[in-house]
Amino acid sequence: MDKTDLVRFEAQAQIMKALSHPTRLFIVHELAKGEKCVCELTEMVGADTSTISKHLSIMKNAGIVGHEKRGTSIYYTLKMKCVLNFFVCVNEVLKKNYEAQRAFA
Amino acid sequence: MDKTDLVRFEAQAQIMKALSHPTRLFIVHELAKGEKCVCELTEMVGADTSTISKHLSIMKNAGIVGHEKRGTSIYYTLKMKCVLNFFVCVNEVLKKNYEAQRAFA
DNA sequence: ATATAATTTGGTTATATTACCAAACAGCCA
DNA sequence: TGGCTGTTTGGTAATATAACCAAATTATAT
Repeated sequence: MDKTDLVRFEAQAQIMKALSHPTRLFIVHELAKGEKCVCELTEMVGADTSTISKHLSIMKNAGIVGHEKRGTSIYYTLKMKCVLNFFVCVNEVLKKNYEAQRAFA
Repeated sequence: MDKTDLVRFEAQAQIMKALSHPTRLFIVHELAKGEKCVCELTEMVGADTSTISKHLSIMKNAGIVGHEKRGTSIYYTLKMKCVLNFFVCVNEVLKKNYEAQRAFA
């Protein structure tokens, strides 16, 4: 594996990693419906505000979400819309895995 | 976030996580070109055989790759073809991130 | 200017991931 | 059978993630 490829794969992995947590996936799904502030997401998830803030920070750094300040709150939006197509792909795999497991039960 | 959703997001996250490592992304890219045995991938990556074997095991359990024994080797293949479309999506984000960063330099 | 609400940052602890080495295992073939 | 090749498993140490609490920061609005 050459150096250039490694750098690219590391960059890709960082984005994938930013999408590899249940809470972050939930947030992505919610933002797909429309913008939300940290306080709304905190309420929905039921975790500490700082925890949610850190999750958002990870996704912001990865370029997955964007944020805009309005009034006293910061509203987050989904920038990486194409990720939604991928969930279809992931769900297909989950379905196949389920069926494969079922065949042995 | 309700219980059912949590279970689904956890399952999705596990698949994403299986795709969140540079070496595993490299392997996926190689398998996209055609099947490869563990020994070939080990050679290409330049890591310990056991390391590669574990990476493959993670992706096999996630349903991303499949394997077939032939002769003395085990050949791995890419089952989750739709992941390739997602790489296009990820690369778009990387490009945007790069441009955004460049605008400040 | 200050009080207030919203968000981020720092600290700590628990858990997960990853790499390598060494050893076990499997199965093909002389 | 017995040796070889290829692969997986177990152990260990280093690093990375993630959760919560507490404290700092920001800026809105009185």
